[in-house]
Amino acid sequence: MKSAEEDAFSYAPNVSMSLPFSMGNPCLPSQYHGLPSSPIISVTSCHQAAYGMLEDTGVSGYYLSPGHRPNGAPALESPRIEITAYSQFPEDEAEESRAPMTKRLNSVVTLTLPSADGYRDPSCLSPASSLSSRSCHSEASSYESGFSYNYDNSPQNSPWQSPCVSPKGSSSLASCTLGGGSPRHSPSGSPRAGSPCGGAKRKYSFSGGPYGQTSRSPRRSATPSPQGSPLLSATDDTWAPDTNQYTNSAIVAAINALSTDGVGDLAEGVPLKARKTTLEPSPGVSLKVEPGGDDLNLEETQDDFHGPRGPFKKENYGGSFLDVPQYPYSWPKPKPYISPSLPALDWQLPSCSGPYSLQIEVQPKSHHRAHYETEGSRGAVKALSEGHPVVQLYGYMESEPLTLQLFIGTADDRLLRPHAFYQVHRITGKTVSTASHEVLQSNTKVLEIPLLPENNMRALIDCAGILKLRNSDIELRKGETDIGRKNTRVRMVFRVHINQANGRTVSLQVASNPIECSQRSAQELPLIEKQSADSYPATGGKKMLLTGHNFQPDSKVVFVEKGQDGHHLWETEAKVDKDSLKPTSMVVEIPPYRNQRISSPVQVNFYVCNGKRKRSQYQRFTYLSPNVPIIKTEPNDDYEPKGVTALGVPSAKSYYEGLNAMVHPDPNPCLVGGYPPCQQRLGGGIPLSSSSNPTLHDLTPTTYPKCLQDPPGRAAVAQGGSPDHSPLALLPPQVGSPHGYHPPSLFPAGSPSSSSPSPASHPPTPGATQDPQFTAAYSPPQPQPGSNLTRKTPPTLLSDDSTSPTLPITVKQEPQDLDQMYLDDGEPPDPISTFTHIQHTMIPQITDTAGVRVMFIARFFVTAKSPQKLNHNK
DNA sequence: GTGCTGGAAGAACAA
DNA sequence: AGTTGTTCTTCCAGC
Repeated sequence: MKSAEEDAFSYAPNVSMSLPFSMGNPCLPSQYHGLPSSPIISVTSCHQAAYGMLEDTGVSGYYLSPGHRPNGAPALESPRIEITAYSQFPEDEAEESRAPMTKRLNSVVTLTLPSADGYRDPSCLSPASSLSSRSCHSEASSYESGFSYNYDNSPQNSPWQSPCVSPKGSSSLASCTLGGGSPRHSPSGSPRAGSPCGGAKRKYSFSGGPYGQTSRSPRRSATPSPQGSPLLSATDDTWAPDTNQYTNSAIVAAINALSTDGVGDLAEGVPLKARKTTLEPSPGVSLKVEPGGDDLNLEETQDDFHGPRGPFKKENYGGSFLDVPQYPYSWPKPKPYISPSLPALDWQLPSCSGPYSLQIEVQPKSHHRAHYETEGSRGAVKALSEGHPVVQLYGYMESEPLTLQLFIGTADDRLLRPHAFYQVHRITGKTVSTASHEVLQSNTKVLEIPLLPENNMRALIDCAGILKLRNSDIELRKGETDIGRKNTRVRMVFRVHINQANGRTVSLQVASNPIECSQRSAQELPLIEKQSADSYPATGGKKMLLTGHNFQPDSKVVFVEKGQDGHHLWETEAKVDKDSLKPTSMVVEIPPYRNQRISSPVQVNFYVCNGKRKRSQYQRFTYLSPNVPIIKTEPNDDYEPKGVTALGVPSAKSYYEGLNAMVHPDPNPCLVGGYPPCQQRLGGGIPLSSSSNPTLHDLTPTTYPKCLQDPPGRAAVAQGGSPDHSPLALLPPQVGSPHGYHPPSLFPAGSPSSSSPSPASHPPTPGATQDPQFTAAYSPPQPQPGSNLTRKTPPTLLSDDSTSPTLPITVKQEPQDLDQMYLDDGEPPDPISTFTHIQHTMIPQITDTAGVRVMFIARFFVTAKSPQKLNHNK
């Protein structure tokens, strides 16, 4: 077997792959959403043109618009790897979507099925809400601002949501309600109580779906379905609006939900029992229908409430900076608006654009024990030191309040996307000063928090907890490719959508540092929060300070270099200064690199190990060539917001961050457009780029706004970009993805760790997406049509040290991806067997130990995804 | 009584 | 197939 370490690395390769679009230019057009443009068109064009291939690659999910999801599943879901390509034409099904809500619902219900999707979202939502959530429901209903509703469509309100939500919601509902075996059925689902499902040892009772929960867990029983219903209702509501106005996106979504989730599909992917459940009279349905508070909310939402994005009533907020909005915070009604398609939650968005920059001023703690539906809330996520995370939007000078969205995203090496096993959980109470409310977007619970000018567009996130959904529930969902076991890291993802005068909407996103949500991990696994150095000459010898948690006297620091094929190229233990070792800090001596003659930066990883299965996540480290100027060798600078650092946020880039960086290497995409880098403009307060995923999605197909050349002028920002900046242009489409699919891998392929984002690679790449060189380097070997899967590494990449800064075509291997999830343990899941999808393997053809060159061949496998999840279905 | 926590038992998995 | 160590979920208890 592989050693734990090996396993851990194994996924590295995946990383690259997973990141379809490398780019990440923050300034990419995609952030701009032309409201006017028809969503459908935009979306379609975007996806097809730019992202069409993604599906094939399995990555597709990430970029697919909800409507395009192959599965019909909400875009969110798909982020994972899905091989199936669906040729759906929204238009075709548009009519269906138009069907009256009721009808749709019915349909959905009828379809029942088992949409895999259903499992996730619905369950998530409902469950979450249901339980802990009471929060969701109760809150929603109880708290003015708290109720969950779907946005109508005012752009500001969260137009996109409706589309996404509705569809999903519907589907989800269906699934949930129907039976889906929604995760939430927790009660039933719980192994103990449930009946066996799908051969899994655990029993999953789908009956009742989420709602069924009511009965199951004692605790829950206490707080029965009603809560669950809310969510559903919310969903319904969502639909309602759509019904009236079918936005393109909504339609698409609906279509997806209906068509995709259609019985046929579902049936296949879902365990019989699950299906059966669906069929059973679902409480869920009733719930939906229930007029309960939820419904009311829904109605209100539609009729009375305005999306959060709508102008807030300042009066309500008195606040001073960070002051908590006055309680009852009223959410303005949404303006009637046809939602343009806003970016799906799995879309990668920049953290800054033009004058705007969304930053996490105070990062959340690295550990937060999530609560199950069967448990009570475990409180809001706290900050590293004290208090809670703080998010601020810079560059926004308008007087109109905005809405900050928060959802729980993944923290693996792949593109940021909603986490299938975790949902944000709204926290209310005396200790919560920030108003918030929940909405469902594509089956993902999204917390909306007001961003008020009075508070300098700064928000204290003390209202967000994290709900854990049962792995079995989620994994049973059709289309779900991720496994929950050991997939316990998440990131808080914040988004803000800024309407421009020209009708476009600028969407920004920033993700927090990874948060370990399991009980055990938080207690035992070592965690590196900061490292005093990100790079150093190959000679090593320098002392590096590591700060974090759970460092023990016997802790070891291991540096590892892995090839793209996952093999260990080099591994060595660094010397730890035992005398200075503390639970939260330690000093290690950077070991000399195996090859002192490297000509280009070499990306490696290191981790702290407290024993078998107790390893920290990988941290990136770059060995520099003595001959190479240390320019930009340090990735951190590139993607780590100075501001953050200043704030006390750990400067060390975590492995994840690195990943992000990879995705979004260029912090200053704007430069291309003549815009000063956001950082510069901001004065270094830029959020971790890592968080922000670079991949931008331009909803407006034809126009690609780019970074405005104008200085921070907002107007400029709003303006469309030059064609040149079209996403394609900006992104290295070719890189690996023939079809417009942009692999995230901007990193040096060579680096063993290429799989993991390598700082080294980043440094050079920053901003680079647009960088001609970059582009050139990546210009892909032309993809062969049809062979999406086959990506070839650009020649350039091939040459030079594996670590060559330029390139990496990283292909992700599924298994490896999984590994990422397990960074802590270092034990990779069993990938292959378990997962399916497309495997992309980079195989080093030629390796010059001298560190010179490594040729890689990309090998792609498409494995049929087995409907069964390894873990549970076994 | 409601939340929020920490801890831990026992089932489910994995090696 | 049995054993052992992990991880996941659910429960409990205390504040």
